[in-house]
Amino acid sequence: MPELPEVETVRRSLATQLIGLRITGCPHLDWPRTIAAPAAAQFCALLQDRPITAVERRAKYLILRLDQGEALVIHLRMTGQLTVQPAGTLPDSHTHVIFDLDDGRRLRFRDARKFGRVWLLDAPGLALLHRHLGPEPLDEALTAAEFALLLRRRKGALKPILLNQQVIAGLGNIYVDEALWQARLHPLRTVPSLTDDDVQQLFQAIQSVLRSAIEHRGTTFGQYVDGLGQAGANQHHLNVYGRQGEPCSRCGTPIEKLTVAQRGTHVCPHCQLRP
DNA sequence: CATTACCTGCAA
DNA sequence: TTGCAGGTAATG
Repeated sequence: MPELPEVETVRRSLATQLIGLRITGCPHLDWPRTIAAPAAAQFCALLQDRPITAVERRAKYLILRLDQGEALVIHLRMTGQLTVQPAGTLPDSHTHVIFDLDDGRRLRFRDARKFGRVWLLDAPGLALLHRHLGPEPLDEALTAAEFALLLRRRKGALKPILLNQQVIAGLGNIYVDEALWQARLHPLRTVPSLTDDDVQQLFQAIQSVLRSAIEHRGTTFGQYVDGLGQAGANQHHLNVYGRQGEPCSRCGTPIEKLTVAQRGTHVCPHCQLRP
């Protein structure tokens, strides 16, 4: 489901298509709840003839920069798809929003489970969004020492902490499991039980797992596609997620599935010792 | 920290 | 037919 690598892949594929175009309207909007702000009627009026000046990502949010400091912000949540479509594309089964573009094509938001959200934010709204999120794990400015400091402020189990977007932004269920396997840490290990080396290994694992997933253009395990409708390939490079019963690629022990933080959680019981 | 609500498709 | 999939906000 869309986590940082998937959203980054969508960002890259959309940036080449959208920058320099204008939004000329939104001819289709069912399920008004999809529009988180402002009210749906106002939302469409405000988007008339607005230029797309940049396509950015913050955590799992896509940010289409417009003019006047404003931006169209999209969160795909579980099953959202944001794709560029040829001229004349009609709404299909799960299309909730369509934006007309001034070259005749359309930007389409589909979302089977309707968890996804779209905002039109002004500069203060964008600032608020950034303030509610922890640092970007692949930001060059984030050092291992800073990661250690922010992690050490927490006392609980690793998995819920790493899923908390206010601690570090962009990880979801798949990449937390993958990073913990790579660092040989059990998801129930608590922060105070970690050595400095454990924390260092975890930081490196998070970065390498995310970088590798971006190189493979994201994990398609159901709905996820990039901005051109293409599936990713990272599902062929996972070590634990969805591999319960299969042998650990490091030691051959069957991968186990358990529940941690109300989420399906995948571990190698040999490499990741339960605390 | 944990739990529940939000939703639908699909596997068991 | 039930329950699971999981990102996030709201609630305990």
